[in-house]
Amino acid sequence: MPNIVDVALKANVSIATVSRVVNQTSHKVKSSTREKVLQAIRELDYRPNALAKGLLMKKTMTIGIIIPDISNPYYAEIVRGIQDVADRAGYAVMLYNTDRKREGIVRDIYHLREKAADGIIFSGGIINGYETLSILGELKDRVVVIGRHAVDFPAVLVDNMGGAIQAVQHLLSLGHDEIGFLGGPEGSTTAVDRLTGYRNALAQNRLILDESRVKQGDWTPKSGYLLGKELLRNGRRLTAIVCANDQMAFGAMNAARELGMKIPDDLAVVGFDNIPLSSYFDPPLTTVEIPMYEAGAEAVRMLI
Amino acid sequence: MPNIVDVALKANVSIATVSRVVNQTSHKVKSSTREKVLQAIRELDYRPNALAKGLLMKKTMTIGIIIPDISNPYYAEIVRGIQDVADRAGYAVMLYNTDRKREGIVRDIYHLREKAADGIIFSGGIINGYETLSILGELKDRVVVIGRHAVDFPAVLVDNMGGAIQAVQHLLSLGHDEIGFLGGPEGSTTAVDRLTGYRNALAQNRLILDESRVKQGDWTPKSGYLLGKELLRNGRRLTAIVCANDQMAFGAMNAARELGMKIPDDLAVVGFDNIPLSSYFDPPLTTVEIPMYEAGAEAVRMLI
DNA sequence: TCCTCCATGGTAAACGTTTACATCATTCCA
DNA sequence: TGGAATGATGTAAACGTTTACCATGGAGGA
Repeated sequence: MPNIVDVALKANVSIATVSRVVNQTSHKVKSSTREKVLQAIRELDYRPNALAKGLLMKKTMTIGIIIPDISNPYYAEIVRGIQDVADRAGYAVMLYNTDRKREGIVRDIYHLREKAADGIIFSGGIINGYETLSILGELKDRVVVIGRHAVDFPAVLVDNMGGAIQAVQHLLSLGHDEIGFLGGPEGSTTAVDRLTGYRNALAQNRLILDESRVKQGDWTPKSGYLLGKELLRNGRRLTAIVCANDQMAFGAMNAARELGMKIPDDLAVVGFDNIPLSSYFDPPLTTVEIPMYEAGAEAVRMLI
Repeated sequence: MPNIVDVALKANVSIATVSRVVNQTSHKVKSSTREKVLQAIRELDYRPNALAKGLLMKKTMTIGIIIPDISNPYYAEIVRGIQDVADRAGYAVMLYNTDRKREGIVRDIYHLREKAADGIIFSGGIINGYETLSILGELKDRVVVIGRHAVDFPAVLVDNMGGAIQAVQHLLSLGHDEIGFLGGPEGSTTAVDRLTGYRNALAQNRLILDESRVKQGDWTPKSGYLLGKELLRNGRRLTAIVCANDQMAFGAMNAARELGMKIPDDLAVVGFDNIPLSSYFDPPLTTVEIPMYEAGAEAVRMLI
């Protein structure tokens, strides 16, 4: 791999001059020598080493993304949004999956610090732990979180509560008044906010909240299926379920079908997130759209 | 951010000694001084700078992934497989989306070279262009491709042809003999292989191949929907369709429903890839499983 | 009492950049 | 014609590591 010295030798100039033409600094370079240098660069197919540059400039043009799981379409969408904006701004992106494990999160943050990432975008999982906080605190103004977290980093917020209220209102307007809720795991602020929205919507409409109609899943279709069965089986005549994400909604729909219910005639299901394939289900899933792509994009803009 | 000099000062040793305890080299360090150093490291929360290390050692513990689109579940699955193995081996992962554009691919490869990535995993899109090849050629033994490409890099292959044959055989065994094919875009070797499998299976069973039953989509559900309509509308009485990926299968299923056909009674649909949600469709999509997670994992193993 | 050898730890070069400062030639004006 | 100002280029330090090589001091043998 040729380096700046090779170019300088070939063009008969100093490395400073090479650097100047590569970076088009304000410093003047005579156009004839500029040509010599460019020619040498072309012949050698020279590219500046980003490590050396990053070391010196303390800027690596790299941002890290820490998410629970890229194979979850919800996060894939966020990542795509991040990438598109980052790419256009010349930033590279390092990806980390945590599976929501704290050790993993801490390890990834350290890793990113070693690699001198210019910024970190964090979404999903919980970052309240003391250790996590103290590390992240040190990187204060280089971190953006997506979603509400119990810490005061710059954040891109999404209206989870409003979305849930909207979902319930929609069902009420269709005449449903026996509405169950299939929520997300404990500790997730997203789950909390969506549940709160559900509760508030019921309260606003002076409906009693029956706790046996609320179940706590873990975002997976499987949990949607299992808890869907529980909800539908235990004597209650639910006519509708709000699910805290689309995947659980798909599971719940399967459960309903297995119990012989027709959708949407016997049971209405509303999901959350509008992940890419949801409109291709039969019937198309009614879902609260959360603009994750945009959230990712916005997070990068905040960082830069 | 503390550096090795800060640690050395605090522990009253030289930077060489600090380096030695950090890296546990064969060089002996008295255990009392080792303790002093470790103490200093703890107090300062020191982490070695990976840029400096990478620059010197010519090894960055980083691999790059170049794929068309992370929000496509097929690639998300690959990436997850890559990450899990890479993580365990201490490698970080840089992600690039190309949207199958050649300029993008070239740019990304250069980017990765500048950043001194130790390896590149490439999947999807076309890398036959002269420019692409010459760049990649230089990185020869640091590249692994997933899927068949018209170049001789180390590759992780998947049996696309066999899968398609299997799909057709399955339909034949159910009594279908009017089977359409909804393929992928030109230039994709994956698409070519799957189509070849379809053709071969028909030939093996002495069935004539009617070219009007073969359409070329672009992997998206939307193309599946549009071409599905074409296939089903033009007078032919197809009883089954093999789709070259699951997303197009979902589109085709929607098209069939819109035309009043029941699935699977009036039309059988077989997909390809078994992406995560396919089993939650109604009815569950019959699909050829392609182990993308494993392919990603294997690619990393080959690289290391 | 030396000399040798080993255990331990330090010195400095190298990795590939950017840029402040120095150098040198040329031009321009008094 | 001399000096300053300007334009073009070069020199060297710095970024934070690893490691080959050297220095030191004490133990042990002759």
